[in-house]
Amino acid sequence: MSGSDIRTVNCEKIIASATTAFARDGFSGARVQNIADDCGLPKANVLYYFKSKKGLYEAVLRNILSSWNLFFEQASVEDDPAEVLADYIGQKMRLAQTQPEASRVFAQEIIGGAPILGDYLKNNLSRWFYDTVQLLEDWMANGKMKAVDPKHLLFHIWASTQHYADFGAQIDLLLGQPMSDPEFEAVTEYLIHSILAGCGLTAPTVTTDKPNLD
Amino acid sequence: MSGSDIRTVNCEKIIASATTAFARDGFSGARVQNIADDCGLPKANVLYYFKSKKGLYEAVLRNILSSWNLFFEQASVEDDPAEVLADYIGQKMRLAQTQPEASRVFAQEIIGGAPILGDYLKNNLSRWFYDTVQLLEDWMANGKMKAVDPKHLLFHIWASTQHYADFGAQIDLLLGQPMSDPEFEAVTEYLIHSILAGCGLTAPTVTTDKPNLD
DNA sequence: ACAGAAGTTGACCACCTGGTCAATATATTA
DNA sequence: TAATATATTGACCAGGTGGTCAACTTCTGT
Repeated sequence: MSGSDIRTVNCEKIIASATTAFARDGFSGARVQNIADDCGLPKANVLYYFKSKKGLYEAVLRNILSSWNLFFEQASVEDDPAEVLADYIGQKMRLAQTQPEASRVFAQEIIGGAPILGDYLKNNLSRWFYDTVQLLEDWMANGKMKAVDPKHLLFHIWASTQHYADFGAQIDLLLGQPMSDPEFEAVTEYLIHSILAGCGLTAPTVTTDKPNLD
Repeated sequence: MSGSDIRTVNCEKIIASATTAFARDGFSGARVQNIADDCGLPKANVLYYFKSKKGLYEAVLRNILSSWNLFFEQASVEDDPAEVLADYIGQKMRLAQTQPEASRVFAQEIIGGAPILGDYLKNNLSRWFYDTVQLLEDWMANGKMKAVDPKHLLFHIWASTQHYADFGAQIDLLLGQPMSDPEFEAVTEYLIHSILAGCGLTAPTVTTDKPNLD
């Protein structure tokens, strides 16, 4: 095993444990010792790879953002807004289901005023946001969808999908049990239908996750 | 000033400062000294009224819940679902606008797994939740609205309204400025139209906040 | 096999935090 | 006014936390 491999492996283990800890306990509540124990390393070893707790936290955030590819990117005015929006909602719901911890870390960072992600929001996300707003406005100008405020349409999508990650504890308690995969799919369908109806769009018929299986 | 008054006044000052602190820094991140400074009291005095930091935190949560009257309560099958739902969405949006800090404290508690509010969710909120679900199902059975999953309709409303409190930092950054009152009203109208459209309902015409002004 | 780089680890510490306490002051009641 | 309850406050402390360090081991390239 090469020296750079062992670094990679350890860093990944640490970041995984740290993500869980930060999601559950927040930045201040999380304990470096706890994270170290969770991946079977001495605390000093964790601090060896990440210079400080804050450094580890920033690494966790970077890791989260890199896994959240900004979809929607390749869409153009020619495309069908119903399909693109439905696809986007589906992808966000899948993220909420498969990476709820990442979403929770992100949520707490924003609730706390985005002290570290502020720059990212201003630079990267903002660009994507206004590109997408422009695309939506073009669609509306072309009569392809009802004219609503595109910015708040995006907020609407973010809110209603991320809720299933961030407020999972509340949802599980009220439903009496964790949501099953079929229930997740049903909710996704509901959100797609509902949000698209709000834009005067009809949801495209359901397509399987694996598109071309010949 | 009576002895019980001075207690009331001080407790209110402390809870106000504590709400701000917990919303911004979370439970672990908030500092008792900080809260004390913020309301011009010595730290020992804060701990005199609230036995511990956790006790203060619980008081803040109780205060928040008591200010969140559970609306929807008085509605019956006879009522118009469009009006009741529109009203509820409007009330939730007003809460997000006027008490964002309360919403943020609540959100962090849920994200952290609701270690303290778990009981409240199971008892009080759960009852309200299932009563409301029943009401929605009755409306659907009577053909007064489209049949969708009532539980997730409620989640949808909670998510899309609370988002404007919890993620205010992100929204302000992306919009370039804090949302104005008219913009808040416009968003409320959009959400009402969109969510109601998802239930096959038409949003009632806007009524002023002060209904009967003769 | 050797040298240097990279990784491992227990011991240690300075600092901060929640919480206590005793002394004192102020308000309330009889 | 006397007596009792309530409130104020500075000083203090025990415990926990992030972070350092030096000694040691393992890995890697030559």
